[in-house]
Amino acid sequence: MSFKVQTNPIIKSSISKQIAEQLREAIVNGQFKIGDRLPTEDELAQRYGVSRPSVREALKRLAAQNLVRARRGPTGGNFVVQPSYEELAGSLSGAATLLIGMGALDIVEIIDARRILQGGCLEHAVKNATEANIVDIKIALERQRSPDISDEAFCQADIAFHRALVDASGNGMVRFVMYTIIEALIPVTNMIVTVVRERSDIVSLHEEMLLHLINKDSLLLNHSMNRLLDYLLEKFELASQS
Amino acid sequence: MSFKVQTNPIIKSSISKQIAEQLREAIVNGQFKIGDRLPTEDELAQRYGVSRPSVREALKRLAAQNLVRARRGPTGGNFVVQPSYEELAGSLSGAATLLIGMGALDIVEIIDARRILQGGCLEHAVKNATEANIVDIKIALERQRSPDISDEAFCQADIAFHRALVDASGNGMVRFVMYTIIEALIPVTNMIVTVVRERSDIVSLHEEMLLHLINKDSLLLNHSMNRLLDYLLEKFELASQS
DNA sequence: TTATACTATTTGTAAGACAAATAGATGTCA
DNA sequence: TGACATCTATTTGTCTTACAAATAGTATAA
Repeated sequence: MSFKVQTNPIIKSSISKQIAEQLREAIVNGQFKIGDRLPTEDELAQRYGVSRPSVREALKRLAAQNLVRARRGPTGGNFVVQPSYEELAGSLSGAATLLIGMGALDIVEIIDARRILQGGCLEHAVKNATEANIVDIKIALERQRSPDISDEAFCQADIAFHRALVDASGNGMVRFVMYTIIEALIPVTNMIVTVVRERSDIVSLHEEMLLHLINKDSLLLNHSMNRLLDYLLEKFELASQS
Repeated sequence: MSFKVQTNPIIKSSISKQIAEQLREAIVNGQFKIGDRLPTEDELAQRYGVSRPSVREALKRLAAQNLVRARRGPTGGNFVVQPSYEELAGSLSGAATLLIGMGALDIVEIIDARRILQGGCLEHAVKNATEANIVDIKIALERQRSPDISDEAFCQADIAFHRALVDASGNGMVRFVMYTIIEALIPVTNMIVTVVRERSDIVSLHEEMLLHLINKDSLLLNHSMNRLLDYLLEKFELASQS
């Protein structure tokens, strides 16, 4: 049953989708570089022979992927933006939270994933950590230690700590991927901090980890991290029962 | 000049973005379940007190994230779709290729990332691989072995092989993350297959890996995988010089 | 010189109309 | 009666036109 040959496979795709695809290609191929301004919406509409709303729908698609950003005014327009690790990881974790919300993934699985994947990451962090990385980690830890910061600030510092730790691995793709997992675990930390109201255990484990990193002992570092994950898991299950 | 005391601080975000966010929330929170039909565009426009184009721009944003899909006709509408690992990983590897194209990431780094992260993954695959997983791997391998398939088909089978391998880990989040890396490496395999025109080395290494998986020897499995990555790296650098 | 107001440009939003697709109802013919 | 074609209603897709909002540059006035 292979009539699949189909001379024209898919022309059914909507105009806005096609235009979005073409613009995306143009951006990826370097026809438009980062920071460049795309032609005005009117001009694009004219060039592609479609209406402005269609162009706008296409641009919204790209905006949803953090590929372009619009500014109004005479010097305004739609600009190609540099997608940062943070934003991309953010959209990744958005997808992850979606999977969680739909029951395709659960928190326990994510904690487990971190356990599974962190080994090599921490090993490399021990090998490649620069002074700057260590400083970043210390700063985040210092902020977590100060007793008078808000819950939100504490959680932000927590994220910063873990990000700095994977930054130390020195590999951009590892950062990208681990950021995603870190993002996906934010709700857990939030819940623990606001519901269980316990900070000191987390901080002391973090201190331990920093120490092991400085001593370049990846085994103990990994072990401390696993204890942190054990702790998170335990408290999370406790908190989600109530 | 501040009569603009502004009771409501920041509404600067565009309407379509806000609506997209609200709809997304509603979907994630389960107000709309998978397969559900959203209200018609007219109805949404009315409900939010905005125009239909604005609603449409919002829907396009969600469509770009593979969250909704539209169908025309009496039974048509905008439907919530189940985002699959493949699609999500695909859109994210799109992001990764973007980072590559912009020089923020390079192929070598991605190969390295795979090396770094695979250890725990393969260990778990050895532990948790089911019969079904093994069968999937065998099927993909068999397709790669047949000498008369096209280059594209070979590459597809290659992807299937590696996906099946990480599927064996049994952890959804690990799958999700590793899919992204696998996707990001597709251009490498493509280049090697079409430019270097060499298949047998890849196939024999895959066979080796399958054997180690069946024997539950994660050390050798990891070793074979590393040799495959060495091979990819070598050939890739060769091919990209020319 | 400084500050104000104006103007031109570009995106943001709105409203209305028609085209296209499509499922279900209706009608026609054997 | 049953099968097939046609009509119709509904919903998204696209176009057109218009105006609102933001904003950089310019001109103007004190």
